[in-house]
Amino acid sequence: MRVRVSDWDSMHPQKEIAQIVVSALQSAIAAEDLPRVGDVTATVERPKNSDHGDYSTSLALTLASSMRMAPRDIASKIADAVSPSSLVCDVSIAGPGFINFKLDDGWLRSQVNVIRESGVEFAHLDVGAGQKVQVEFVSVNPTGPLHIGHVRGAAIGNGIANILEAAGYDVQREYYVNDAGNQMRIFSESVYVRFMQAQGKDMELPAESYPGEFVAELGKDLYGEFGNDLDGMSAHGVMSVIGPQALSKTLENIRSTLGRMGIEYDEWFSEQSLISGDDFDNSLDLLKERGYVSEREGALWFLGTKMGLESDSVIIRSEERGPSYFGTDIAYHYNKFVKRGFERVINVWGADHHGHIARMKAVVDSLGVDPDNLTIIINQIVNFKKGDETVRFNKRKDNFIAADDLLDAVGPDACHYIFLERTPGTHMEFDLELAKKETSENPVFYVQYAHARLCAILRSAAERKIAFEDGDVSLLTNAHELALMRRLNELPDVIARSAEMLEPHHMPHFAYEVARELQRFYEACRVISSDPADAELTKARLLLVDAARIVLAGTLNIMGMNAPERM
RNA sequence: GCGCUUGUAGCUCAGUGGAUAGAGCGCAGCCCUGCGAAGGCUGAGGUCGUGGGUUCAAAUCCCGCCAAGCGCGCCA
Repeated sequence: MRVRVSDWDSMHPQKEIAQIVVSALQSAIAAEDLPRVGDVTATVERPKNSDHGDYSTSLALTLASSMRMAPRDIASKIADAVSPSSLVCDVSIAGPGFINFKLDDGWLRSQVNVIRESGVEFAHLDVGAGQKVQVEFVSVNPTGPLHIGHVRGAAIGNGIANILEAAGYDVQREYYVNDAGNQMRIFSESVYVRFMQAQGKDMELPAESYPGEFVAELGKDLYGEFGNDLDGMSAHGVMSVIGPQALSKTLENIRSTLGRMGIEYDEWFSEQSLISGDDFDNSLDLLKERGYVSEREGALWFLGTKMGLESDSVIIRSEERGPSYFGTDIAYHYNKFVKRGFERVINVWGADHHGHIARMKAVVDSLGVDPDNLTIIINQIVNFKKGDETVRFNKRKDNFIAADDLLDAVGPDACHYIFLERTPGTHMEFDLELAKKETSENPVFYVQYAHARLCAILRSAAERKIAFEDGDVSLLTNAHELALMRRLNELPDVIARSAEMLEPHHMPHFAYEVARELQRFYEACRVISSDPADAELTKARLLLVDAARIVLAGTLNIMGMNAPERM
C-alpha cells in the first residue's frame, strides 16, 4: 500500500494531522483491524461548522466501498489507532463517519511564544523547496500609462509572487516589455507627429496612431529637450532619437505607478532583445527540428493543428518578413524555460488574451517542455461603479481612467485588498465610493483598523511601562483568547493552500477573519487592567496581542499592503 | 457560428465531492463609567440560472439549454 498525504513537506497543523491520520490507518492495517487497500489519499479539511472540531477527514467514508465495511466502523478503528501528540487533544467520530480533531489548548498557547520568537516566518513553508518560479504580470504595451483595468493584474501577480515566496519558492518577478513590432512603430510615428506639431509644423496623425493626450505631451516634452539638436534631420533620424526616449519615459511612468503600489520587478524583459539576440532564431530552429514549422503563402507558420489546435499561426509575416507577436512570444517562452531554466512559469493575463492560452501551451509542449509547467491566470475585466453608475472606459476613445487616478482616489492598499479579495475569474465590480469609505463598511479599513488598535494597546502598555516579556501564556484560558489563537495558527494552512492553488484571495479573507476574532477578543477581554490582581493576566494578554499584531501585519504585507500603526 | 469565463441571500462575494450552503454590506433590534464605538451581539433573508446524468454523498464532476462578459487577425 502506498499512502499519499499531500505534496507538502513542512510543518503546519493541517499537514501534521494528515500525517497522523495516515499513520493511524497504517497501524490499524498492520494490526489487521482493517483490510489492506490500494493507494489512498488522505485529505484533511477544516470543517465549516466549528462544532466539528478544528480539522476533519472523510477518509473512512471514502474507504467504505473498497474495505466493504461500515464507514463508522472504519473511522473508529482509525481513531483508536491515533497515537498521542501534543498537537491534538481530542479525536472523535461523528455523522456518517467523519473523524474530527480538536487542537490542544496547550499547543495553541505555546504557539503565542513561537510566533513572537520567529515573527511571521513561523508561517513560512518549504513546500517550494527553492524551486525557480517566474511570475510575469502586467506587461502592458509601453505606449501609454497604466489604466484602472491593469491594476487588478498588478495586485494578483504581486500577491501570487509574495505567497510563493512565503511558501519557499525562489520567485522572479518579470515585466515583458513589448518594445518591438508594429505597435511600437505606430507609437514612434505618433510621438514624431506630436513632436513636429510642437515645433509648429502642420502635420496630421496617420490613420493608425495613438491620439491620446499622453503621447501629445510626450512629443511636446521631447521637443523641449531635443528640438534644437535635431533640426534638419530626416524623419527617420528624428524618430530613431526620440523613439527610444519616448519608450523609456513611458516605461518610467509605468514603473512609477507600480512603485506606488509597492511593486518592484526583478526584470524588465525586452521583446526586442529576443530578436537582436539569438533567442528568436534558436527557438525557431528547435521548432523546425521537431517538425512544427512550415512555409506557406510566403509566411512561416507554427503548425498548431499538429498539436490539436484549430488552426496554424504565423510566426514570420510574408510582407516585411518581420516576426509576429506570436513569433516573439514563442522565443520568449523558449527563453524562459530553455535558456533561463525556470521550472515553473506563471503568466497573469487580462481576459482579452484568453484566446492565446491554448496556442501558448501548445508552443511550450512542442518546444519539449511539459505544458503543465506553464500556468496562465486570466483575470476578468473590471467594472467600476460610482454610486449606481457604472464607469466605462475605453482605450481607443482615450477616455480611460489612469491607474494613478485610481491610486489617488482610493489608495494602493484598498486596491490590493479589493482586487485580491475576488477570485481572478469573477467579472467583478469595483465600488469606488466604498473603497474610499473610512468606516467598517469598507473591509480594507476594518482590517487595518484592527491592526492600528493592536498597536494602540501596545503603545498604551509601553506608556505605562508594563514589561510583559516574562508573561505566562498558560493564563490564556478564555474562549475568545483561544478562538483568536486558533485563528492565528491558520496562517500556515492559508499560505499552503494559496500557494498550492495559486489563489491569492484566501489571504484577504483570512485577514478579515483575524480582524474579526480580534475585535471579539477586544470586546470581551480587557487587556490592560488597572487592578493589581490582574497584573499577570495583563502580561499574558499583551503577549497574545503582540502575536496577533505579527500575524495580521505579516498577512497584510504578503498582500502587498501596509499595516498602519495609527490611522 | 465556434471557443473561453461567469451565473450562490436585496447588493458585493466566499464555498477543498462530504455534516444544517457561509461572510460582509444593507435591513430590524440590542450593547460602552476604563486599553481607539473607526467596535461588539442577536435576528430575518436561499427553487445554489435551468433540465438531465454519475455518486453512499453534487453549489462542486459530466452533458444539454438559457443569460451576461470576453475572444476568434500575416494586430499586440
